[in-house]
Amino acid sequence: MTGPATGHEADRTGLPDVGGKDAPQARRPRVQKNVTTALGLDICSERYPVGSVLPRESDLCEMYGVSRTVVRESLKILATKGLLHSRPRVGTVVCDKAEWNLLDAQILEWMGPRIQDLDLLGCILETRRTVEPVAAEFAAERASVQEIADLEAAWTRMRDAGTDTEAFTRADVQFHEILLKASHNQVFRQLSSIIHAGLMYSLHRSNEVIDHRDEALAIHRDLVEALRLRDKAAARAASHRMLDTAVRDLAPALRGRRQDADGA
Amino acid sequence: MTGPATGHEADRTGLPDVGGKDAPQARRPRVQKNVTTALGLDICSERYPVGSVLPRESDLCEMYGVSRTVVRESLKILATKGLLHSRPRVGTVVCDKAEWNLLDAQILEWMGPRIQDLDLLGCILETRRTVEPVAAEFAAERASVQEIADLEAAWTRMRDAGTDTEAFTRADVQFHEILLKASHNQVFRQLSSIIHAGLMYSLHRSNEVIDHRDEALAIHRDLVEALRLRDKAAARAASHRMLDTAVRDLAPALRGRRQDADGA
DNA sequence: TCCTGTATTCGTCATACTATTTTTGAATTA
DNA sequence: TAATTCAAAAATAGTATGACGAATACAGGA
Repeated sequence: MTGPATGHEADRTGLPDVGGKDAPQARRPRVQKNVTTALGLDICSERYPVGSVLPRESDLCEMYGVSRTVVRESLKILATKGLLHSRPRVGTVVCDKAEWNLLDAQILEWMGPRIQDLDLLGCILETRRTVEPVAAEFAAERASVQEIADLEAAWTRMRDAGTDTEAFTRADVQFHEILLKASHNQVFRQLSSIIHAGLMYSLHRSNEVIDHRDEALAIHRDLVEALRLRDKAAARAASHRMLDTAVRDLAPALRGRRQDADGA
Repeated sequence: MTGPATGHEADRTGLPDVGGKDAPQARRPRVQKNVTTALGLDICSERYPVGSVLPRESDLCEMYGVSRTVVRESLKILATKGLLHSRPRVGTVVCDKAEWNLLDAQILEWMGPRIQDLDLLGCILETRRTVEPVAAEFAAERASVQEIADLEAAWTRMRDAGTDTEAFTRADVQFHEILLKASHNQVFRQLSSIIHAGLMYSLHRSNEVIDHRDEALAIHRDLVEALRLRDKAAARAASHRMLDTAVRDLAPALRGRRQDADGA
């Protein structure tokens, strides 16, 4: 009531956005989300390395200028994603990366370019080569007309992107996500997030070369055509060709994939 | 345990008052976890169908006899898993199943036998047929000696299970999880949970037939041998044979997989 | 060496207040 | 009168605060 905007001078520092400035309606939208994101970024960027202990909850409250409720719920979210593990007296520790939910879209976003660590880019490419041709085959016999239309729409957006590499890549990623959905296999669809992340960091570069774009356009069109004709073999073949170009374009980025065959 | 006890009036532990009987060491272990599990079960069992709104938080507090803190953090966990979505004034609604994180071990556990709905069993089998042979191939060239030893240990447990179908199935599932891990592909490893769930509900039946068990034992041994020899082709072949028997055994259970080609 | 007590930290509870959004209903207009 | 607009109200999740309980690592004594 009567908006006493003056109170709460609690300096909510640490958050990436707006500063103190007691501007007009300094509405604070989703404090929760901001804290979760800040902590998630700090963990994924190894600012809090694996095995390390986070500041205790009351300290985090001070650091971010929020209540313990918010901090705890944020920690709960991150724990659910496999990043953290809290225990009384010992504190909140960062889990081993093997427990991270790598298929979580937010984690992948927080990792950003670090996705190249951990062999993730290579793993994702292997996964695509394993799954996508099969998904294309399934889509050939199961895709709805609506889904095929959506695929074509994505293709059109690719074609019309012109010199906008960003837009081209976005449409390209959407194409692959629709394809996975059109496979009508729920497990495949769960892979959308990680393939999305992998594509975003690999397509962007290869799509900068105009020749590659034309080639990609042609192959994508072939795939849509194969789906329309319900031609499983052709769909699979088109997907294979697509991935061959991906392997070729990513070869330099994957230089020296490490073979950590030995136990740590 | 597995107490169905889906009753909402469940006898929560230790009400604030009337604490009359201080039971043995039953204390109250993990109130949080209990509430989360109860809500998760109620959602996965469609007691709260997709699109329905849950009771408001204060009501849930009464129903489970816990504080709002616990209820909220439980809801937060379930929301992170994609089951729920909360908004002020409107309440907490159950998300569409397409948003559920099907690779989450807990969700799969909560679904229990309902895993047969939604075509999940079929999807999992398709995923196995797509991924496992490739994983076996990768494992042939990347598995550590320790991992191969672990695989053999699992195989030994299968062999020595005798008439204990439960133990045999458990070892069988472990075998496949180790195999995925040995592929040294982090994305493949994330599929462990769902393959685990799929196997638990399919192997158990097929392993009841003694002939199938002997056959399975032989094929699993062949796979281990192939890994030891670093023979990719043989590993892939063994995996394929394994899955062929799985398809054969599951055929009756998958009767009439529905082809929902149309958009719902 | 083993045991016990203590300090620290997360886990839970309780209450109050804020923010957001749906709903309602009155005022306005065609 | 009927439809429209807009502002006030009601309801619910979101946040803040403070207190206490429970679990456990650690230190000190037997």
